[in-house]
Amino acid sequence: MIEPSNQNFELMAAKPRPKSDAPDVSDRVSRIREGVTAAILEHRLLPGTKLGEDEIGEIYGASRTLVRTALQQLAHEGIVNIEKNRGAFVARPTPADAREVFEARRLIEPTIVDHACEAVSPAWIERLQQHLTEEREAELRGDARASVRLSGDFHRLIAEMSGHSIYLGFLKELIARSSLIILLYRRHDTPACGTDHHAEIVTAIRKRDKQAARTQMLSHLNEIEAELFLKDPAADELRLADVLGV
Amino acid sequence: MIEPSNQNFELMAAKPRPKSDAPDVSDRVSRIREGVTAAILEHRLLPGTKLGEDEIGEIYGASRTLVRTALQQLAHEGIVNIEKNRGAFVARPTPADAREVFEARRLIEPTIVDHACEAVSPAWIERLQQHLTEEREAELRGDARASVRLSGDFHRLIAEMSGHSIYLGFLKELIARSSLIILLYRRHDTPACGTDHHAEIVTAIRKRDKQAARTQMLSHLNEIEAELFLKDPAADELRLADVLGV
DNA sequence: ACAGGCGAAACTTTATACAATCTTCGCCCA
DNA sequence: TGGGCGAAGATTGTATAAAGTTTCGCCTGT
Repeated sequence: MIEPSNQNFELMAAKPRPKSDAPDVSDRVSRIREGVTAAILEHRLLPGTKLGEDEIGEIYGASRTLVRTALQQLAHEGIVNIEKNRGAFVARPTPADAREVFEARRLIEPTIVDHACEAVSPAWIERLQQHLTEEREAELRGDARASVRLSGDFHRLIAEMSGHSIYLGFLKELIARSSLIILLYRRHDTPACGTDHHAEIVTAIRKRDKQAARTQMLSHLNEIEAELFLKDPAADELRLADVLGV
Repeated sequence: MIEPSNQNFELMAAKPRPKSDAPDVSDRVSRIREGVTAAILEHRLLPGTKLGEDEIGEIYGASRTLVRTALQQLAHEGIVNIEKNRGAFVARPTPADAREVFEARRLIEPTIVDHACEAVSPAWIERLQQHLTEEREAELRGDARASVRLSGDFHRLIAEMSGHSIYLGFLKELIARSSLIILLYRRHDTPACGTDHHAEIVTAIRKRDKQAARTQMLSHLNEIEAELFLKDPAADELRLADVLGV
């Protein structure tokens, strides 16, 4: 069983040194990556925004070498597009991309929450409850940015709980893209993720009720996607709208 | 419907320039990455092998900047580990990693082949048949390296056929890791992927028989994993065996 | 007035130089 | 003889400079 506090995935001490995939928080590249990621996920950086290397480097007091490394990682995660000889831009997912992302989430997340039911422990429950509280607080004080970030963090937390590092990696990518998609295509100003659903999922996990957990997760994802307006673009018509929208 | 020959994912011409994720074959970084990837997937580079930056750079006639970029991409794909201040090494997946990889494949690939059944077209069928022929030829002439690569390519081909770019990206990663896992943990010298299974899967796809395709794919994956010897390591005991085995 | 082309500026890409860190090997001492 | 300390060598991490590409403004010619 994996506890929430300590670094996971050290189970078999096979590596004498910390695994490269682990978040080296003190790493300067990671600081840049996480800073930019947060800005994108909290919708402070809008899709299409150019991310100049000099600009970012100056902000973080780093050379372009490090900025470039961070941007390449973000490109691999799918939330930044790097166009040759033109630079990096915040990604602008198409409706087709959006449907793919949510299809993948509907496939993976029920399985993840299934694993989470098996990994449940008092420490994890407390961690989840604490998270729900944070979400409610952000909602109450109308902090939209924090709300967006926290609703993504909820899903990531469950993936961490599952102890399945590959699913976790995949889901991180899907969540980041989802955040952009929601920003671009949501119909109303409804909160990105209803906290109520999250609470119900936690309840199911606590009961170790896999079936309920899967069902709740699935309907939660369906609801999020249902709030989107993913029109099939009449080719260049949408393109025009996009460009003008920026 | 997507045809095999042309570059996929250009469906909505949304981007004036080629998508960054597309394989820029002429790109020098990509050449390095694909060269190293091929060497790893064909088992010419063994797990644990150090990948010195100067060494690779000299081979490809490139500066360390480019080599470093390529290695970072490979690290993100999970087939290379980068240890701080020590360099890059061919990854050495643990049995736990192996189980995760195959679990993920069992989750994703049935869905992928499902999509493939919908995307089927004469051109794709021909492409698949041609691939099966290549696999048989490599098998006949005992070209183990080509066999390993081609059996991975088969699964990737189906993912491309599905037209689902996210699943394709995930699967690429899983296939690359699988190749390392098979190298490390297979019991006998059985071929990595029975061509017979592949042929059966193609047949199911051609008939657009989703149920059969899913079942065939699942049992195929199960069979591959069954040929592995994924013992839970008594911690350092396995580590020792590994080290001596190299 | 407008289309086309030339040219400078800004940026990305690549290469190289410098700094920091780790590894190795020899030496010294217990 | 075994272990620990330390300096030399090698390798990676970071910054900066050189090279190439794109973009945009301006100018000229029709």
